[in-house]
Amino acid sequence: MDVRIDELDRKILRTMQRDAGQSLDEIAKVVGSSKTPVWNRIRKMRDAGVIGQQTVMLNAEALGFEACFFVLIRTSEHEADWQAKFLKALMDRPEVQEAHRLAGDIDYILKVRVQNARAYDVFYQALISEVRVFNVTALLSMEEIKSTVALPL
Amino acid sequence: MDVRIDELDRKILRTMQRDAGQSLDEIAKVVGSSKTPVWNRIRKMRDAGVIGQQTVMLNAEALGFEACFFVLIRTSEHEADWQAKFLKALMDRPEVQEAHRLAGDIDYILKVRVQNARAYDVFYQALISEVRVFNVTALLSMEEIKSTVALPL
DNA sequence: GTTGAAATTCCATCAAG
DNA sequence: CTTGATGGAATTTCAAC
Repeated sequence: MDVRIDELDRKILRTMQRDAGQSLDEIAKVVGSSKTPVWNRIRKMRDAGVIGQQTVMLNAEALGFEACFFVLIRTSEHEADWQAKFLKALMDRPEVQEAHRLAGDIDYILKVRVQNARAYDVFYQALISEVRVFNVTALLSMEEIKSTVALPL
Repeated sequence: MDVRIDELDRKILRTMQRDAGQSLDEIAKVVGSSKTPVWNRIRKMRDAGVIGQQTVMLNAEALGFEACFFVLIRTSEHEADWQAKFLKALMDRPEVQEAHRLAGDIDYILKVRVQNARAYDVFYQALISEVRVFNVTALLSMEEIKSTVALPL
């Protein structure tokens, strides 16, 4: 899983991040190389797990997901089985797009994407009925200013 | 930009979210239809902006991006030109992967992906020297529990 | 909506310089 | 590394049902 990534690799990744639908020929042209080495590098990085899933960015609002919450969670319980249960609850819920364990006094942050505020409440009630949490603060997004998965390579 | 999305469209989107690299034939088989109608629907949704950019998920840690911060920002300035300047600063910085304007006492939340804590500090110093902000809290991610762009269709 | 066929392009590989 | 060639797929379009 440990690979050397050189400047050409980085160029390839940058290009693929921008548009993964391009043909090999196009990618090769953009990065200033040719098909064969580019293809070999892509395969190597795929095998090494550097390049993962290929996906499409969907327009959340056009599809009826008009509400996005960032949820700050404090808990007093830090035992292993509580954590396992909590993690499972997060993994099982598709409306949780991101979940991070934090350093500091806030223990977790979630990004939750739902149709509306009501749907968030349903999610919230279900979550706190499943696992004990000490304190929950929900931040409601009014406007998505920027959203990208691209790394600043 | 306003399109009717039926159950078949949703199935197509779900399939493409999971793996955008599949062939049309495969997608058609998975959703229980055939090539032509699936292709027509994909094109329609692309034109309507429902389907956006096609991209790849990269392994951030393997590429040296080991630090991820959620940044909570309070500001006292709400004039139009301050906001324009602030937005531009966010758009111009590739380490800002997400930026949302919030309801409530916290005005903005950012997700910032950088190589390490030092790189975050460079970002932070640059940002506050460009625009005035009243209060900034940085939450450091210790562990990315979940990360997906898939909508729960 | 479906199936099937067409031209074109692309993928993935391999040989050769 | 490069170019060039290849067989097999996939894309995109179209006609016909």
